[in-house]
Amino acid sequence: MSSVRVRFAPSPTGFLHVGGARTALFNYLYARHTGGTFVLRIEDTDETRHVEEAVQVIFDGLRWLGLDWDEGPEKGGACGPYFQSQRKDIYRRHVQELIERNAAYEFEDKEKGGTVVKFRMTREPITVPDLICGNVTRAPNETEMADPDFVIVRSDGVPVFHLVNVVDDIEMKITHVIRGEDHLSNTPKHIALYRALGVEPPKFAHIPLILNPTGSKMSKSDKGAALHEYMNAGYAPEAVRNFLTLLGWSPKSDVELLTLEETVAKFDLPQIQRHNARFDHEKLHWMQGQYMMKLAPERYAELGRPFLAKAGLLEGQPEDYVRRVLAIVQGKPKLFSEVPDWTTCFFRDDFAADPEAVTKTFAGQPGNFDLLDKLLVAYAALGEWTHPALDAALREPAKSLGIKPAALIHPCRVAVSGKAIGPSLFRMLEVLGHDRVLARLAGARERFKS
RNA sequence: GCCCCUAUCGUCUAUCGGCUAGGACACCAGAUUCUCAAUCUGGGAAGCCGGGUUCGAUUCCCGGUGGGGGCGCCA
Repeated sequence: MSSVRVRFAPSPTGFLHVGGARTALFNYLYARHTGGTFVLRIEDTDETRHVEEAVQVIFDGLRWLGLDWDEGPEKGGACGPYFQSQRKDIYRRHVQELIERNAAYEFEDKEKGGTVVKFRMTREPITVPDLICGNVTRAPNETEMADPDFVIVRSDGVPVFHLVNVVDDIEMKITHVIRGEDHLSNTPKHIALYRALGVEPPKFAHIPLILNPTGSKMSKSDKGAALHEYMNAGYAPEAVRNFLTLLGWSPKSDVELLTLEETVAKFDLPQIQRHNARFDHEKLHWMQGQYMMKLAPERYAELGRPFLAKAGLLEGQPEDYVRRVLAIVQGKPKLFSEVPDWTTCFFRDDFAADPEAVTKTFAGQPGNFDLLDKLLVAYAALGEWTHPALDAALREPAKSLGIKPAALIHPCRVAVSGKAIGPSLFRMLEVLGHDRVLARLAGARERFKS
């Protein structure tokens, strides 16, 4: 294991932002690429902020994306605890140290009331040596110049973000701070804090922000800003991870689809873009489609099953049958949430039929029922219930009737599935099985007559 | 207002100063098919503007403009 230590330090807001998820991903990738350590720390500055459910949202999101942390909550480590709400003594100690060194002082705010602790901030420009942006020299701006010192402990005794962030990074021996560019302007404050505490600052890498399609910072209220939206909508975590990987980072080649392993091997900080990137839902959707087709069948079943269970389609269904059903529909649904719609006819005989498909196929065309009767005869006599046999057994009567196979295929599809669209008909018939198919063919006239 | 980052097709991006500017998504047109998809082929589509540096700038420098972010007893 190398000496690299990175961290993801989200605040439990009950919500994992895609931008945060990508920050976590980049940290994870850098840790894995360098053989370093990925630390998770929860920035719940005080107990009132610590909501168990909100913390769980973060864990679920990270795990869903496959970003397992090496140190942190539920994992432990030598630098714990990993909840800021449990590190008050550590902050108090460092604040005390700053006061003793005369780098900070108590201040009574007459206007707002109460006593705070303020940090003596330099008025000199500070240069941030950033691994992505280069050397960024920042002088205090107008507002800061008026009162360079900033609050590090609020009047209620709770230390603020700048302080706890720096203290924790020191205590947790973080070597590389990889975070959103929105923190770049505040970094000089952090560097000043490191200096005052007599610690060499870590390396900084500020990554570009994710913008919404309109071009401003993706905010909580934007559609698709929360990771759980993708989880609930039935995206494959692989697809979301792949998409996020390419938002602001490039493998410097033409490949679009990368496995996590390939990404880990190629990932490095210099290939990170310097400009912000818009979130392109269309491209994510395309990528999702790619994974929906290419996922290994076992993985596809693993991801699809929860959605079937939620739709109440799984009770009493043999494991093997479920797998066969999922295997033939793979590639049709674009989202796992759509899987129940595509598979209900395999699990229930009272599946809903698409009225449009029924009308188009049978309304005013009673001859199609007659064709199904012919097909029923052929299939009833079929010895081997496999898709090649089913295929051949359909083409035979079609030929003798002098019609195109399609003229039999379409009515048959609607009769057995209630839909005009679906996977290869013969594979469907094969999986549905002899009894079900014959029963549906026999019952078609009654069920679909106009 | 001040400070910081940034700038290639609509979007994500490639280009170690030599470009007929490449790829992907989306879009359009064909091909293919048992439906829907998928797939295949082809097409349109970009270097923000102005100065430098250079034999030569999309690439380097400066300025402007555009976009984003920051300046809390939020994180």
